[in-house]
Amino acid sequence: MSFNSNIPPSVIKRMTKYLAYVQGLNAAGVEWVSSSELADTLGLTSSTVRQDLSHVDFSGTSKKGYETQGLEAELVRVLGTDLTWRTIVVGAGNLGRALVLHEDFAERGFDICGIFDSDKRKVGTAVGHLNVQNMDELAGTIRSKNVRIGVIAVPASVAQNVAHLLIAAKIRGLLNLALTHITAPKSVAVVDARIAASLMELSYAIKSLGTK
Amino acid sequence: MSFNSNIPPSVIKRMTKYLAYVQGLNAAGVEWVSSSELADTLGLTSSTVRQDLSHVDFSGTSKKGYETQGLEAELVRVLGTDLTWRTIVVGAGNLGRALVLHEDFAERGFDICGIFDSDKRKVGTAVGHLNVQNMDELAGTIRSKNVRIGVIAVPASVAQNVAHLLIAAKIRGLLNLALTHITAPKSVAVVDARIAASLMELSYAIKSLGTK
DNA sequence: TAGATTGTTAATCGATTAACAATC
DNA sequence: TAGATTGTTAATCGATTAACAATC
Repeated sequence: MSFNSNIPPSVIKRMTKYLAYVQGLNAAGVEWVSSSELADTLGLTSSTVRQDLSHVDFSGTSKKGYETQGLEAELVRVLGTDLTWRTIVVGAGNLGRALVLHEDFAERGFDICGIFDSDKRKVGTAVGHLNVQNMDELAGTIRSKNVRIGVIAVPASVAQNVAHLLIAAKIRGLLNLALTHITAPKSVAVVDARIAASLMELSYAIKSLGTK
Repeated sequence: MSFNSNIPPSVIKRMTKYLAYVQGLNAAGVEWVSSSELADTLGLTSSTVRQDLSHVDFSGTSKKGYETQGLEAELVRVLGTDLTWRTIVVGAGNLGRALVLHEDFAERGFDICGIFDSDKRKVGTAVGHLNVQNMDELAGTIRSKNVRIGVIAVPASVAQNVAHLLIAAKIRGLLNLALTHITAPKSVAVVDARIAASLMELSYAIKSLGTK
């Protein structure tokens, strides 16, 4: 079997959860984890867990389950967080600045090395160890620093325009935080993390729970 | 047919996109939109769009498509953003403070009326029009202000504990921003918006695009 | 050994797409 | 009228679950 080529997005989403949980076990010194323990903690079936982990080049052991250190290392490798991903944030509003200041990302290989805004009053102001840069410098920075990920943290009305600029500058992937759909060629990966949309999913879910 | 009872999550996610796009059309004065226009802009098939919209109590018109004002109103109603959802944020770190300061949410009916932190040095400091409150006041505030949504913006290590507190105080739904899985009883809705997990999905997607 | 757990195949379930009659 | 578009049924596709032989 050829491993981890084209794992479905649904499986990749769950792998981020397996990884988070296994990292916790490892930190606590736990050496083994079974598919049923993973399933119970994450609200899945053990079948799904074993099916998912079959995409990965790491085998469990009969009677014991999966060795946590090895599994963590393999999940990290598959997801690519063993690499350094140069990342820039476009939009120095509250959300954009918060991402730059958040430590979680750097710890996982996402090196935020630039923040940009079109507002002249924001350009030059400090955000952590960075200074807000002018949009003119976007393309040059992407090239010179070999930036592969762009985070779109601008209002919905300008999100697609920002995406065009990033794509023209040969970005490889976009994280879209704006409450709008972003179109990109197949060669550029797009992942949505639209918080306002998540809140709407939540309001629907609460309403339908009440109906039952 | 009984409308909008138990619409699948995949459909609800797309509805947030239909809504965002239709709001844009309305703001621009466009009166009609077809399933194929929606499909093309959002990267779907027109079949999916029509199938999705059949869950909603609003009909299109032959030859013309869907009337944008009526569709917007119905999507807003189904998703529940015509209601006011009292919301609190737990965690006054960069991300938590950014959410309080973000205007998008209030515009969509999510009224953030409290922010909490266990760090005594943060308690009392101002975040926009709010002051950071002590965790002691969490349950009381949820009850007195009829808060239904809790946003978890704390480190992964304490996220589940915070969830327990919110659930004990009879919260109805949780938006989880922490990079860990959160367990809740079936009566409490949970939606994940784990940004670090989204970045990992992106790094995997970029890697597999490169492989092709 | 007996029993627990994996890895994998086959069955089920649900979501997406295709097709087309009905409609304006 | 002719043509475009919906709404819905049926077909396809993919993801989840069940089952169980293989393993330690």
